[in-house]
Amino acid sequence: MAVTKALLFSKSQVKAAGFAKALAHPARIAILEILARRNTCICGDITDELPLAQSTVSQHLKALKHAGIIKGEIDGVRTCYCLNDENLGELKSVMETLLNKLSTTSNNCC
Amino acid sequence: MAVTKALLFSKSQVKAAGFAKALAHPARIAILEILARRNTCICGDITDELPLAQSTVSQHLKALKHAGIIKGEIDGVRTCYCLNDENLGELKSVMETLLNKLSTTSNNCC
DNA sequence: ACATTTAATCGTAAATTTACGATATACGAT
DNA sequence: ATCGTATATCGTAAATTTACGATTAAATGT
Repeated sequence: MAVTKALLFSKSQVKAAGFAKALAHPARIAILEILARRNTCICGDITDELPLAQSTVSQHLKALKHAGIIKGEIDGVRTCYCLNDENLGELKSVMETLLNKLSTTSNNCC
Repeated sequence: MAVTKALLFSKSQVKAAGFAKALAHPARIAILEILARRNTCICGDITDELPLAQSTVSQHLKALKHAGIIKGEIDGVRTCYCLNDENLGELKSVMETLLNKLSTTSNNCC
């Protein structure tokens, strides 16, 4: 049913999965890399660099914004997007916590 | 169309997105945490710990296996699952590379 | 041989994701 | 006031994901 029984998992599990979901598309990875590379960050420029329609890019931007990884600010006709440094720290720590949890144990049962 | 134009993105972008996708569900995060916590790792035990049907857990296990994050080995009637240490290193480095890329720049344009 | 157990797969349904074009909105320029 | 530009949203279609029960397959136990 594509229904995620979110209530049945821990907050940290839902949070980690949510962040991962935001990163789970090459276009969104590409967008984040573009934003990291640039000082000026305007949506139009992002669309120009991607092989996707403007409306599709807008959708991906919305997803990243919803996850808190980027922020967008209306600047006249344009919308200025950039990485959300505050939440980026959380993203990093959530992922690092998870990955460390996974690699501290030695798996020799298989 | 839910069609990812994978060819239009770089290998590293597709790889990072693929790993992220594997982590993009609380149940799969939970499974990884269970495997990390345990020495004995049997699918039945995993199903017992999750609020999901056996067939659904099996599906999630398949997704994690396909991404290379875990491996499963048939052991009599059971299947023994555990973390795939080799690929876990790659997962970690791919994610760290991405996250470092994102946090090295200072974003003061918004 | 037959029953039991474990886990994968099948069939199915509903929700979500991805993508696009078309449209709407909002601002700036003329 | 109108035009042009930039971006969000709408409508839509197809693919994918998530979930479950039922079935299958394979190994063990009796």
